[in-house]
Parts: sequence; C-alpha cells; structure tokens
Amino acid sequence: MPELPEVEVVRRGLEAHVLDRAVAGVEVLHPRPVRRHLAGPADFAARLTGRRFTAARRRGKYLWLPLDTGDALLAHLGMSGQMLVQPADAPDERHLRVRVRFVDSDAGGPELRFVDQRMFGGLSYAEGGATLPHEIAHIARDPLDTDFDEADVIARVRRRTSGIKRLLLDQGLVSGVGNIYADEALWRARLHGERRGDRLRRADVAEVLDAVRAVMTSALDQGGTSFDALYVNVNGESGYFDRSLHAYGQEGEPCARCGTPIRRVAFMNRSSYFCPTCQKPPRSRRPVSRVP
DNA sequence: CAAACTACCTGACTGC
DNA sequence: TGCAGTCAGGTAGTTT
Repeated sequence: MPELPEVEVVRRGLEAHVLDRAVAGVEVLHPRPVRRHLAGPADFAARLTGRRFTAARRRGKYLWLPLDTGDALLAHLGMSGQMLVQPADAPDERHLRVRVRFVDSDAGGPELRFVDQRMFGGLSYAEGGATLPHEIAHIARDPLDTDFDEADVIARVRRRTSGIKRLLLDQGLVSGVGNIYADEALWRARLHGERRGDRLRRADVAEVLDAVRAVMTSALDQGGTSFDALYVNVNGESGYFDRSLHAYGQEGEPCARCGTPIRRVAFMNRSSYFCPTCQKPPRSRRPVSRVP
C-alpha cells in the first residue's frame, strides 16, 4: 500500500537507474494499467519508443518521468503497483503488466517493469507534462515539499466540517497521506480522526501535520513500509517500517503510551485504528440517523 | 464548492 | 474440496 515514503523511494530508484537511456520498445501485457491512454496500448508504446527519460519527479503519490520531448510518462502505483528495475533476463513477475526495454537492455542494461496485482494503479502518457502533468494539477503539495504552505493548509482545514482523518486523506488538501500514515499521525498527535476540521485549534492542526512529517520521515529513513510483500521498492527490496507502527493494524495491542488496547472501527469502507484513551472522540458526535 | 458514496480489481483468508 | 463471502484501499466519477 504505497504512500508517500514508498513512492519517494521508488522515485529515487528510477532517478538512479533509468534516466538518459533510449527506450527500445514497450510491451503492454495487460490493457488495464494503460486504460487512461484513450488511443490504446499500441499508441502508448509507440509514443515512448525512441524517447529518453530525463528526470524522475513526484507529487503526492504520483510519479512521472519527463521525456526529452517535454511530455512525460505518468504513473500511479495504486494499491499494489511496483516499478521494478530488472535485468532483461530476469523471469517475468506473475503480475507483470508493462515492460519498457532500453537500447542497452540486451547488453547488461536494465529494463523497467510495471507490476501490479490489483491494477488500481496505472501508467499514462502525459502530453506536455514534463513540469507537471495537467492530469494531476489538482493534487496538493505534500507536507515534506519545500513549497508546502503550512499556514494555508491549516486555514483550509479549519474551514472544513469533515473529520480530520478524512481531511488528511483528501489529496487536494494535503497529498501523500494514506490510511496507514493517517492513523499513525493521529495517534502521535493524540487526535481522534472524527474531530471536525472547523473545531480544531491551529495548534492541533499544526501538531498533526508535524506528526505526518515525522511518520513519513521515519518511514523514508527505513526505505518504506511493507505489510504483505505487495510493495517492493524499485530494486525489489521490501521495506520494514511496519515494525514501528503504533496504531495501524494494532487492534487489541496495548497503546505504547498508556497501555489501553488499540481499537479498530469501520471507516469509509476500510478501518481506522486508534487509542480510545489518548485519542478522545469529539464530544458532540455527528448526527446519526436513527430509526423512529 | 463541499460532502458522501460507489466502482474499480485480485488474492488471501474464513466459515460452512 | 469447493464455494460464497469478507477484507485490503486510492482515486475518479457521480450524486446530493
């Protein structure tokens, strides 16, 4: 389940291994991951062939590789996507979806592989997207971005009525945060995810943003998170940040601060984990529909 | 514009 | 052994 730290690890790997090599050919083994390229897989492959990647950039959980044409290859890993840099003679992965060969791939050079079991992720060709693909212009900057506008984000959070967890997951407000790091950051900040944005103090929002940065930095230092081996970094090595999770996936385990068992509740068709003692729910709960 | 909900997808796992 | 059901969850799109 790649979130910002995992995607950043992948970006660094791509930056180190696939720049400035001419693409010799692209093989699309499953149409779904290139579904956003309306002209079809063959056109997708043709447009990349002969081009070179000049950089590896990221915004939130999106990655893109600018091309020497000013266009870009845009990627999102979704739930289970991987970008693997492999020797051309390495056996195909079970869920290999797209292969990008370079002119030196048969001479010991690498090949780039997009592997994705669940196919929530995908690749697309971003016309004119070298600087920032227009497809992702709505994605906000992440809290580690040097241009992240903290005061603006705090102000926007405090104008919203949704719970703070929902807001942390809103990629148009703050990017890069997924379910795992949202729960971890809220635990660190001792905030319950149902607390409404417009009822938080500036200091509360600042604290949870600090916590987001802390959790992400920690994960980045360890090379990303891995829970089920679906996420593997660009060279195929799993991260292991899951050893230091305090809330996510810890149902029934004692809170590291107070010992109260961590609780799990349903949230947006997924789960939220929190400490019921450290993270007090809001006093006034949202109106709940009740049967008369 | 904001909020809330759904579809999309596969595989591991559980219960009968 | 099989099969239906549940869960994992980021994003785009739709509806309210």
